Amino acid sequence: MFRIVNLESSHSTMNSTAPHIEPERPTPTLHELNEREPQVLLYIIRQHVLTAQPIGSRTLSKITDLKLSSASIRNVMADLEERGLIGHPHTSAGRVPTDMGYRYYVDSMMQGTALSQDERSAIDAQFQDAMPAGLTELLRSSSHLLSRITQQLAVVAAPSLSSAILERVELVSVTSDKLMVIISVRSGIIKTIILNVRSEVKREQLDSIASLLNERLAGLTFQQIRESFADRLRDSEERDRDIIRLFIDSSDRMFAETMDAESVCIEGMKGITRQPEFEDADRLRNIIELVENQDIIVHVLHAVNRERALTIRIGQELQDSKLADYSIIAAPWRVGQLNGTVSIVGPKRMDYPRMAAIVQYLARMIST
Amino acid sequence: MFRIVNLESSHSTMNSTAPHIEPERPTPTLHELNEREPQVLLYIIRQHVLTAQPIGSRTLSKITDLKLSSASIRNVMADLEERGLIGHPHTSAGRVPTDMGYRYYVDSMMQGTALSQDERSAIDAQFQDAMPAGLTELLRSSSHLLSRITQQLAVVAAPSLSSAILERVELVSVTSDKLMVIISVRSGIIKTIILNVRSEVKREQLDSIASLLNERLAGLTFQQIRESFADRLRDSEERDRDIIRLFIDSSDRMFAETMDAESVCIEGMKGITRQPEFEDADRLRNIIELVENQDIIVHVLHAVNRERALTIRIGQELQDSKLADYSIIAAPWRVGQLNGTVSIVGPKRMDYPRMAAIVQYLARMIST
DNA sequence: ATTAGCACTCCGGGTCATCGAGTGCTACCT
DNA sequence: AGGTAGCACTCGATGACCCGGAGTGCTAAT
Repeated sequence: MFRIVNLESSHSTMNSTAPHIEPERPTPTLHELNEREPQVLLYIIRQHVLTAQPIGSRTLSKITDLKLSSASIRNVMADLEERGLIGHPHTSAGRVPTDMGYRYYVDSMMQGTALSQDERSAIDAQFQDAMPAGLTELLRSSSHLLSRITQQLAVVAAPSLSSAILERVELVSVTSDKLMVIISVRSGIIKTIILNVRSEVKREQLDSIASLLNERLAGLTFQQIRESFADRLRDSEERDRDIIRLFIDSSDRMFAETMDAESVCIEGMKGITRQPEFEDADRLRNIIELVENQDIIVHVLHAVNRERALTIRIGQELQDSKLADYSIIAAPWRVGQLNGTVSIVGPKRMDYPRMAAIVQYLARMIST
Repeated sequence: MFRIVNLESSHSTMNSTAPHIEPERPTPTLHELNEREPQVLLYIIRQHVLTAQPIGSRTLSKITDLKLSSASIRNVMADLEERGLIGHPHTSAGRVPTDMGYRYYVDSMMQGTALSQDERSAIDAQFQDAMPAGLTELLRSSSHLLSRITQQLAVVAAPSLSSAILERVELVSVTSDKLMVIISVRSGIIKTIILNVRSEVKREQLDSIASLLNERLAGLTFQQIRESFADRLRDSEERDRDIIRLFIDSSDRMFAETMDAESVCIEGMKGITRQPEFEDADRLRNIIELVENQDIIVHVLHAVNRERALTIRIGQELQDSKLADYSIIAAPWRVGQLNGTVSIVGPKRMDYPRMAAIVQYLARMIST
């Protein structure tokens, strides 16, 4: 066992069981590394996260309590580099973790971390205030909060409605040629849609259609409704014929997967640009593009979203050249039948344990 | 009279009537300048807008058809500088228009410009497609379009509802504890609000309250309603007492100035950062802040908005240090009782005539 | 009034030397 | 045999320096 000095964050243990078998494999498992290698890797990552700079053997030997000379550390480093866990930007620079290095760290060395009391209570406080408002408000303020405490880009995806369950439909005629459809979902979300009608529909007729819709559709998921909308209303009364037609034509819009407003909300550009990696104008432009052109992130989140658990994707793993320098941490939340994702996007050099804990905790809080 | 060669945009005349009176004034009027000064100023501005670089006397004497040597031009330049219309970044650099220079140009030398046929039809085309959707959609797509064709930041402010006229109110109970208020405004906008109630309200009761509200409030402006809401409902029936109370408490929210969603929509960061002034990382950070922290721009727009006409504000005139390097061009639009603003924000070095024409034209198109 | 000429200023880019941090290797120590 | 000291080497960052070009301001000549 060892302790860490000169590195303030001390939450994290290491499982370093060692007998090393089969030395040649692209992705080394823990067992292929000797006892010292993971330790050095860990120090490199920690220090690099802190300083944003390549770490040399000398500084490492001074900073750690491994009681090793810089020369020995250089040897270990050479091994780590051979395994692809670290690299150097140029010949005479210090070492920097590679994507694989971070991946190894996240998989094998990062134990769950408790949030500091401060952070926990900061989040709790926010939730006290924001609670009264609706879900969408809650999500918006969550992303605000998240970006502020992590200093990363916070991305909160609006709930997907595919497995939402319809509670009730109401129809209201708002003007002579506009009809409002109010769709309420089983855990409190309300969605409204305007339909254009040819001529004003009488209230009695609306009521009868509404009760017909409720009778046939209530309790079904949006997906089911979309698939069988026309079938379920086939035998409607003659006099409502053309209105029913209108509903059938608009059903995809009414029961679409996503909410009407923007389906995602990205915040925190200001904060993230304070990080040292964004001294460079090109990186800034890069971020600007990511934020303005939300599709890139949305697309990735969609892929990540399938695993219904805390997920970390690092650099190239994101499969997108524009995101190659970033990592994302995403966690799912679920309120009733609704589920969405809360996540952060930031430079690969991030404090994974802390960030993961924050994202996770926030996701749990939303799910209440 | 003179013609311009070597400068492609040729739309613009100049009124150069000359007898100069009272030479000492902070803001020189046209008459204080001799015949040649405005010409040179014009060339400097044109060329600077084109190249983004300081303009020297030599290049100017070659480019223009003024038939003047560089030395003569230097003399004119010295005069212009004395008047505060141009300046140099450092001793041996060319000249750059100052805020006052641009102002003078905009006020006295810039004649209204016709849009090129291409641009006009590009805008028209967009409007053909976007029309069917609602007003908010229209605004959103307008800002998209505007940012694309101007390559500046496009800012479209949502309509202010202060002079909106209430058409009708509808009340619907969506769940047992939630009540939806649907407020429709005289020219097609619909706003919805959710109120939390203690226990479900019966439909008959809702209907009677709704008709009471309509009776008392329809036809009034939002402002009037806000001011006298409580008064107008003072003598309501006893059994509705607590619900009316709820309405009175929520009236400010229901009849607020702004729409519920974001009250402004800023787009085009990607485009504007292509401009040469944004090579610099600090300028990029500046833009990021402006976009993320919308208040700055909103605040300025609010001030500009009061003049109900095309308005151009340049640099310091915007009275905000964060905007000191930018100009904004704003034009009001009006649909029925609703009015809002469409505008662009960009570096002071912009093609004012063209930009003004585009903004103006777009505002007119929206007002239909 | 215009212009040619000239001295001067300043920026930007290139070269060069230097410094410091870091590596990789070898030889040496225990 | 693992650890370490030492050393040569590499590379980037920094700063000094120079030089050319673009531009100005002034003066004197046209």
